[in-house]
Amino acid sequence: MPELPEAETIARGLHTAIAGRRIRRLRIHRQEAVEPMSPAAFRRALTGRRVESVARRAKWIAANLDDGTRWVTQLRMTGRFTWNPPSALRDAPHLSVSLLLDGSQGGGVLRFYDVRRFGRMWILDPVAWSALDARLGVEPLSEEFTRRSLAGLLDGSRAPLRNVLLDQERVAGLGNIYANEACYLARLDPRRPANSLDESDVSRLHRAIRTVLRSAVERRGTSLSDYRDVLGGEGRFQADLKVYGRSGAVCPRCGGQVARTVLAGRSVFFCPGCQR
DNA sequence: CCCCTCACCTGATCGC
DNA sequence: TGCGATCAGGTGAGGG
Repeated sequence: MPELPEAETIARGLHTAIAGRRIRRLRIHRQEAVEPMSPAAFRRALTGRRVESVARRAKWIAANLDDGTRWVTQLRMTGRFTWNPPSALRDAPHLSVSLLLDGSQGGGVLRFYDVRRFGRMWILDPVAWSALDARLGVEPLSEEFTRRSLAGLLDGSRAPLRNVLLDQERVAGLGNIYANEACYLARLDPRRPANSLDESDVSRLHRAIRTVLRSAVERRGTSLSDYRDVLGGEGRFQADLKVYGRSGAVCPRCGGQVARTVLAGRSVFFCPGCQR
């Protein structure tokens, strides 16, 4: 589910909701959500901690705690946070973890739901966090992400461009929606070997990745089915999708027909008319 | 080392 | 209506 724009929206929402608050109690309803930690150890690590801030790295959400550790969440496909959800949601199925927080502005309840149960949480000390950070590739909205650095990342690979864009150790935060949309925007066939791009191709791709991600952050993500922000709101980027999930539709650029194929077990959407 | 396949889960949808 | 097949935004283990 969540790619960079969704994770960014959630991290910002969490920051607003819980930064400065202290975790008083938590319940772990599904123990696999915190594995390999035991529920008891996980509760011990979080109880009494103050959340200093919440940030995003790639698709990971990291709450920085007052003892220097980080409470880190990977949402995977269907993980979702809610802050003080309306009562109708409170007893919804698939509740994984719930936390009671308080602060000078009063308390609140944060819940983590996860239909498919792929989501995971960890408590990382600074060393473990650095190791994770080092493993992840460049942030595509940062200054370090340049045409030159992108060229270097693509150069080493003969794999299809779309697959390489999904590799979190190269560019961190793209998922299947935005990888496909970026290829479309750059007029590049997602099946092309990554190392076949020339300078002009790389330049267009670099710009396309940034444009599509910035725009999707601005729209608060793409809500196709499960994704919601921490207050239950939907994203709006689904209205801007040009190819993802639209096989058979008319290409808005050339009037061709959007095609779907499968690479590395995952759908690829593109317009054969104008992506080369 | 590179790259693909598969497993991990539940639920929605589609064709018969 | 029911039933099986297929698909879904991610990731990492394993193997060719």
